[in-house]
Amino acid sequence: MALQLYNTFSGQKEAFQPLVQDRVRMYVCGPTVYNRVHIGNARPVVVFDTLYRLLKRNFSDVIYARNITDIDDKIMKAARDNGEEIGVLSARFAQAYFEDMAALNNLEPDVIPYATQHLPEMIDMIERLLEKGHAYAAEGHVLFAVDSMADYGKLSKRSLDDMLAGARVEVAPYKKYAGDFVLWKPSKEDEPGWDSPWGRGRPGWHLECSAMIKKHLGETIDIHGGGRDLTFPHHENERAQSCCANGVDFVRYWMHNGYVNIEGEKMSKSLGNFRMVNDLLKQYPGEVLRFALLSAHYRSELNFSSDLLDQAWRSLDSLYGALRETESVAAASVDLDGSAFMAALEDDLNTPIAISELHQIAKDLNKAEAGDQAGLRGMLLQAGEMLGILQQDPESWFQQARGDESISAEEIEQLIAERAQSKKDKNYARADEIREELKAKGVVLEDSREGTKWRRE
RNA sequence: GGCUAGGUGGCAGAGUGGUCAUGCAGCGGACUGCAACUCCGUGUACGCCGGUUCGAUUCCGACCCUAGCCUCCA
Repeated sequence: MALQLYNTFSGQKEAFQPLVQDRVRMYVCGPTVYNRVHIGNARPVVVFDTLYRLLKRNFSDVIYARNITDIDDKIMKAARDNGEEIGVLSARFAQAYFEDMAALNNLEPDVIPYATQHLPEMIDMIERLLEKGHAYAAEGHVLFAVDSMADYGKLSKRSLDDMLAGARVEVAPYKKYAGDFVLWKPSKEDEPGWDSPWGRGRPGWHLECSAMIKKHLGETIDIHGGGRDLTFPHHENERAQSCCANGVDFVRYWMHNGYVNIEGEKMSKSLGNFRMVNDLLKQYPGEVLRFALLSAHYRSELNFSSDLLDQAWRSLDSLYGALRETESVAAASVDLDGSAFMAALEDDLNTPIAISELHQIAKDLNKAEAGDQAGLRGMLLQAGEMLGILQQDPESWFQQARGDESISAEEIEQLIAERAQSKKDKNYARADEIREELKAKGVVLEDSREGTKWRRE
């Protein structure tokens, strides 16, 4: 089956057809680096990383760009509060972001553009918008005139009238129309700024993505992704800027992931109910976090809880269990084409179905005759790789620390040796005592003909 | 107030006009010195009320509820 993607713009699933055959250009909105990121910020990264893996498999020329917003009022504020240079602060949090995302097994995008490195491109775009009558300068600001664009609001499905009706914000005096948004704003002496035809200032938030997309991916790209909350105003405004400046279609497929919720409420920095990726990583392997994020369809909301993470962990245990049992078997290379697993992924990235197929493969592998193991093992590993999971050595997966480390691997091995001797001596009382002792410390023993294996739980 | 999603078994979470999601947990059994793993079996689930239909969780309408956007936000 060909790849189907849900397009926010049309409101339905569509067969994915890149603008140029075999060539895909994808852009995903990255973080504003003024803080550590929370698990909600990680969701689009994991979702679009999975899509990236799928695209790379199906198309020969794929370029994926994800930006870093390193100039923004929130960054300025954080720097001021810390008494830190803006550039130092943003570089620090950008680095932290890369580390967190790598811990979740995300591949690196092909291009990571920084806003501050694209000022000429942004200024150029503003000039084009002014020339074409889509923008106007007023009191040191440059604003985009939304009523100069016939189908403004089409992406987020709202009309100018609706927006005015619901407007809750005071309208700045220099705006001709309440919905107009800032392309350029003046900077005070002590604020960072760049020289421009409109005086020293800095760009509006939406502009950077438009400018960077044009520079790195072209005027028309195939996929633009991000969280649902970016649909309006961010993506609507990006679209307005790019379409009006370039005069061509901007994005062919708009994709938006649902929120990560806590207790049924959106997790967000402003609500203060977020869970930092960095903190979660102290308690859970990155792979568990990734699996949890993929356990729901990307467009649905995902309720985040310790229960969810425990279930994700156990599910991974069962998949890794099948791999551990067949560790001596060399995985055969198999073709995933036409598999139910691929069909699920190609159906608008239906990862819950894909995961259920993973369980089916693992189940088959557990039951397989020796001759069938290589193929099934290969299938499980390759399918896992598409989702960015199951690539660790199974033995180390089971032996990794879970929460607080209480007993070392050496001590465990020592007790297992003692238990083996006790069993040989038919001293089952001592053998069971050791089992209990280890269990109390979170270590489970599994006997088999080949000897005793252990895992932490 | 305007607009948009959504309400599925203990939990998570797909999907469908008419025998099955799947996983986790639970229960019974096989296996095991005991366990664990694994395997087999096991659940009157689809917000409420009407309508269409031979038949609706799935289609239509009303209602209730929840979340989100309209302001920085993945």
